[in-house]
Amino acid sequence: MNQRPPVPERLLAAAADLFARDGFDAVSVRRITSRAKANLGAITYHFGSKEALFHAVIDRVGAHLADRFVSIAAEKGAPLERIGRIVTMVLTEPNLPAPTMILRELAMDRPLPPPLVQMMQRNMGAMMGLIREGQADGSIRAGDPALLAMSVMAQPFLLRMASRIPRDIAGVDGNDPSTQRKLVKHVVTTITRSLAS
Amino acid sequence: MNQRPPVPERLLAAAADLFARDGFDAVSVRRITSRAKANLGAITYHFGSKEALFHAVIDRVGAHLADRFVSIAAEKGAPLERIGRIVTMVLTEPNLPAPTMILRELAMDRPLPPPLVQMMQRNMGAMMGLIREGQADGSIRAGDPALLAMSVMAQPFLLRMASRIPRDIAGVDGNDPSTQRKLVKHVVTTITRSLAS
DNA sequence: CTTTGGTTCATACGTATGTATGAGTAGCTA
DNA sequence: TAGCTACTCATACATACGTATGAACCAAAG
Repeated sequence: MNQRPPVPERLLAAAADLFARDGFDAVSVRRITSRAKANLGAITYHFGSKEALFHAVIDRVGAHLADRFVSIAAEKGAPLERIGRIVTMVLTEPNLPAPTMILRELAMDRPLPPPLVQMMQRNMGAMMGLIREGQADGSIRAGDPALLAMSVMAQPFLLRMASRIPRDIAGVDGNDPSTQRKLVKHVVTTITRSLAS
Repeated sequence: MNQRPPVPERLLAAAADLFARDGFDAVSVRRITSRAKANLGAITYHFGSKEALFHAVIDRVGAHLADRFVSIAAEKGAPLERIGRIVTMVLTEPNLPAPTMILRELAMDRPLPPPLVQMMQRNMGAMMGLIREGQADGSIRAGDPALLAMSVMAQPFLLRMASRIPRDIAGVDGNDPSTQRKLVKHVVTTITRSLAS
């Protein structure tokens, strides 16, 4: 019959969901093990500590996001077009906790988890590569690729949380599909204009 | 002689500093009262609860940021120029915890504190007003002012935390004054290009 | 069948948490 | 001077926390 996933896998899934939503400090070990239907000691046994589990979660979701960045960057198309596809992916892909977790960790006054730094390195590497390629072919303006890359990512990372902003402030209902398309179009247009030569 | 500030004021200052750095969940009542040199019961007595103190802090820092937005928006100058000044202010003003606190609360899956919503309303109102003014005089391109305003604020809000990103990833040392000028110039240029008609 | 190693379990521990509370203090007013 | 109010204090409370630990279980190997 169908076996349920092993305990470490269930812990990772439960922790990913809870850490993504509420952050490291607000999520307890008991809450994770309860969600995973595992024993209280399972986290310490399999991962060593709550913090180690947190790092394993970031490694998992971070690798997923970085893989998406790198894979879209490797597709065919003009650099600006591929940048648009990455931005669209960040804005529209469901179950993508990494952007929110990055922002939250950046907003905390504590060392960045190493797996998060690794993810950022890959993301920035992919984005900077596209920017350099566009600068080489003349489609993207001159400028520091790292700064341009950070500017590019700022908007989708933050506007991905647009649904959190009351609609009378945001001007859009972030949960409505047609306004999500409008948001995507807006962000892609804005980024393209700021990069174009 | 010089009197020290009253207890509620000391609690607000201590809480503002600690909540700004570490967020609501990671800061304890005992840590705040210790920093404020006040009694453990002082928070409950003066504010009602830890959460009420948190809201008071957001109200305080949020009003400050909104006041800065509104006051720069009311200065003389072209709309794009004043937008540049607001962006520069966000990136360079020391002791400005509101942007980080906004991002952190947006990244949490819980209701936004009411004072934070009020602050965002004022900030967006000021920014959208400038954008509409620019659209009216032809200097800013057509587009939904709310979306344009959110795109404008995404970059400085996020890149204000550039010093948190390891310099081999960010390409700049966010703590170095000359690279801060470079960062400001980059962000203002990027935003201006994405808005210009 | 026995042994072994990995895993799960229930419980315990020391510490930490936010809030509550009665006592004491200080300043003000009639 | 007495009464009152606002404030501060020290302590208590119930609950929660992350981690540790020995016992029990299970599957595989010899």
